[in-house]
Amino acid sequence: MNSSGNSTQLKPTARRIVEQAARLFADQGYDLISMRDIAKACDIKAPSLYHHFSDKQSLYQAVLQAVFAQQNAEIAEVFVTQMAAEEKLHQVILLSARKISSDHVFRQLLWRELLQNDPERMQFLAEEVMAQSCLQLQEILQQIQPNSLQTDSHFAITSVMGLLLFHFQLGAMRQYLPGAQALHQDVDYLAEQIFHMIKSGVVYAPPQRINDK
Amino acid sequence: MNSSGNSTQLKPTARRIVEQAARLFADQGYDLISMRDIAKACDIKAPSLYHHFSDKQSLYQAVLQAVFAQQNAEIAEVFVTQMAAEEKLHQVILLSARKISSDHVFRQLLWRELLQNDPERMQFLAEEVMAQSCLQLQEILQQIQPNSLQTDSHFAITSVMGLLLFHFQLGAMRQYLPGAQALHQDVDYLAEQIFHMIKSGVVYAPPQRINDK
DNA sequence: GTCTATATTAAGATAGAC
DNA sequence: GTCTATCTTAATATAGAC
Repeated sequence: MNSSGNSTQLKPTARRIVEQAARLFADQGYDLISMRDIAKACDIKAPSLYHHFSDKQSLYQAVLQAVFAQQNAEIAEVFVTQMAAEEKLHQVILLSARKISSDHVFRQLLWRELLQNDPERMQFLAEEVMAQSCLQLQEILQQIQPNSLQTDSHFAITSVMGLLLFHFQLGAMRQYLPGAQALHQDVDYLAEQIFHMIKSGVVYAPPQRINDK
Repeated sequence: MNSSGNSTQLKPTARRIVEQAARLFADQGYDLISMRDIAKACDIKAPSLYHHFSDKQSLYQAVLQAVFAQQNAEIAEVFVTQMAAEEKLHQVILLSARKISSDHVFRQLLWRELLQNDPERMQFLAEEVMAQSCLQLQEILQQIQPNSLQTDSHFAITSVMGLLLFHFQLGAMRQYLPGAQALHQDVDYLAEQIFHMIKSGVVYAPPQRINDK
């Protein structure tokens, strides 16, 4: 449930520092959080942090590593089962929705990274964090769609990411948008809706028609 | 094309300050931009800013007002035409895609606001910025879908927002994700794909089935 | 309206004792 | 490994001259 999971190969104190820092950075951002804030959350003084991390940037890097590492593990289980492809897609979206809606730290830090759009970190996120799930998702999608249609699987995959991330980042804005109801607070309902949209988008995709402005 | 449009009822100097501040805040964020940075961009000294705005927060508020005010105007034109509903949806998504992909300032500030998730500002964004387009979009969607199916229009609207925003915020990450091709850099192609996904999601939506975990 | 000079605060980081 | 004390820098903001 919590993202700052097994920060393996980190000493216990460093691990605690990273956990606290992750929470604070996710909530308020890199710039608003001072080394003193992090130290206070760990019940130590600021200079002690520098025994474990050379500077604030290094600590932030360690946070990203810890939070984003092995995100694939939980969801990967779905792929090895013997469900039909469509049901696999259903389960992957449901599990991802629960994960991303409950893991505030993961979601905020990802959103922040997309804001920064730093090329190196984007590459890290894409290849180390997302790639595995994406490739397996791609396989499922290609099983679902009839060969004749050949939809754009890159677009489908990124749309899954976008819908999952956006719907659970919408937060307080949702209630003020037209048609909002109580059921839109329900994670499983939103997952269901996302599943249907992706599925129909993949299954009923018309032949490509790029030039029809 | 640029977001910091008619900051009407602002004196010329204040208007220039807001424009420069908008660009800087969008790029680097509130905390990383100092009053000195803004002043330098305006070719004045920092204390002069305080003649126009009482403090940094007030200036930021003015920026949000200026950037987010009257976003609806451009897109609203589509709604009054005599196209078929489906073609209206197509055009709205295409124009919105072009707008949101080209207006870096608008997109970054919106992304930043969703990160902060401040209730008051979320209400402002939803009701003053988004509501008009959303209501008209809702009308189009209800014309498209067969009455018998009755899909969730709130979900459909927020999905349009999410897909538009996410696909153009993905930036440098996209190229590192599976299946990326050159055509995924093309705004009109992405708009086309988004249109198909929303349309099929609305048209082919199955009867609601909320309890089928 | 804009400037120079400055007050105030708080940040990142280091030195060196324990 | 953690601490106290401190250095250095840079931020917001104000006072008051022009």
